[in-house]
Amino acid sequence: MRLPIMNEAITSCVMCPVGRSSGVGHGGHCPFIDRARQAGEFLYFEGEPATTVWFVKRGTVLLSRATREDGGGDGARAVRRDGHFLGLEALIAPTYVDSARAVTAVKLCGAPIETVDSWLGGRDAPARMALEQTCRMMYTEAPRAAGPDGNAVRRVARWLLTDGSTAGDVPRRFVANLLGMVPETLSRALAQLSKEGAIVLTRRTVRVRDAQVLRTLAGTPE
Amino acid sequence: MRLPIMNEAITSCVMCPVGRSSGVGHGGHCPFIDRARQAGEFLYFEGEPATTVWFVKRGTVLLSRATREDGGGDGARAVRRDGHFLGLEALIAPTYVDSARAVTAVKLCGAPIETVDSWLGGRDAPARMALEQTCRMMYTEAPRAAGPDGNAVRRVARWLLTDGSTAGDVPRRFVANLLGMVPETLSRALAQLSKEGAIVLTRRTVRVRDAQVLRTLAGTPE
DNA sequence: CGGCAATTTGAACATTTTCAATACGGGTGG
DNA sequence: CCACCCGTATTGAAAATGTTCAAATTGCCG
Repeated sequence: MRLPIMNEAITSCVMCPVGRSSGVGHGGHCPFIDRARQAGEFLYFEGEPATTVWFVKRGTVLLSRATREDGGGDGARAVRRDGHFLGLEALIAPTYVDSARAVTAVKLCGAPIETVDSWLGGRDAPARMALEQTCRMMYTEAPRAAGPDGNAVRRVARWLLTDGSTAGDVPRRFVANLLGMVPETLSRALAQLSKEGAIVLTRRTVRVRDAQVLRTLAGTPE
Repeated sequence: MRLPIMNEAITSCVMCPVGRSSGVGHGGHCPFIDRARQAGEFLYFEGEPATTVWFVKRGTVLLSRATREDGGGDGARAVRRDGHFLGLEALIAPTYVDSARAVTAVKLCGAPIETVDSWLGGRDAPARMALEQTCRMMYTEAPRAAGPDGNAVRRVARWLLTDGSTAGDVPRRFVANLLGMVPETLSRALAQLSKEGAIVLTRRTVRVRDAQVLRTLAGTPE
């Protein structure tokens, strides 16, 4: 069952969800400003102050996150297309979480976070709260298996660093699945991490002993 | 940089985002009803009519999606914890997209979709619209590499089925990354799919020729 | 004190990655 | 308009890594 992203192409603000919810066509004014980007251009970079929120009207944008300290890794993370928002992390974080690059010519509209903030209405409104919680969830989520993320040991180390607190709750076999490996492989990876002194292991618990070692093995910044 | 999910444990409705945005403590009433689940219990199943939206106050819930037709594959997809919403797809789809199972004892609160609908306020309000677009995005997204999703050919076939329209836009090397493989492997997988007659391949485009063959190779329902 | 289910371990087997070399396709400059 | 260049995609063969399958271990629960 494939959910339609958008019923039809967005050609005018009256057809655009953003425009419509701003009341365009009924005397309202949409605070988002049309922009265009060529294929290859960046909209924003990971780590940069999150100043503007974007809405994609037409085109394809690629989100990526540096996977290595040197910025070498080009971890593509997701594709955003017609009808998607970009940079919503501006609502809940000071900086962009990933870099956004147009991979086709793109038509979008954008607005400064302050504008978006008031456009969205009171912080306490249920819809606003749900939106923020959802963003928080999306951007907090352990970076998925993006790219051949190195070997199993590295993936497990990375996961323990970001999502370690659930390590005790979630049965091994599910954790393995989340990490894209079979339970046997997870088991061996944990054994390895234990041997290196990064964690303390019992059959049903994992405790981080030395986060620094873990970070080294994960090969990530932070 | 790790974003905090929640500042403190949720012990009363006054401290709960859902409660606060319902005006609890200021004369308001929260429509969400407290529930508890034991470890192992399911909250809902994939494919079932999406009737209620949940909010996790305390505990860990695992989202999974059947990966094979026979429901055999137990593809864990994500972990939801304190402060997360569950079943938000009810806003935009008739059925749940994945199954939710408590992996610890869980405290949550839930409300029927009709209630949530009016609680969230007008469908045309910006925040509501943004929330829905975001949900749409999340649930439309190509099912990430969850579990050892079979071999490269299967992963690529599956991706072409769900996200195929971007196949032409996004440079191969990024697609490879999104699928958790190196470009060389993607190249070989595409060559294979082409040999099987499922797709037509040029150096920079991919066109689906026979979706049925593709589905067979992907080994999924739909 | 058994019995069960999940996890761990071992060894053979598949698949993917790596590394290096080659083929394309598009853009550039003549 | 055509030849040349450059970066991306493809192909091949060896090496590394993960999976599979079977067996042993462990901890929990009755």
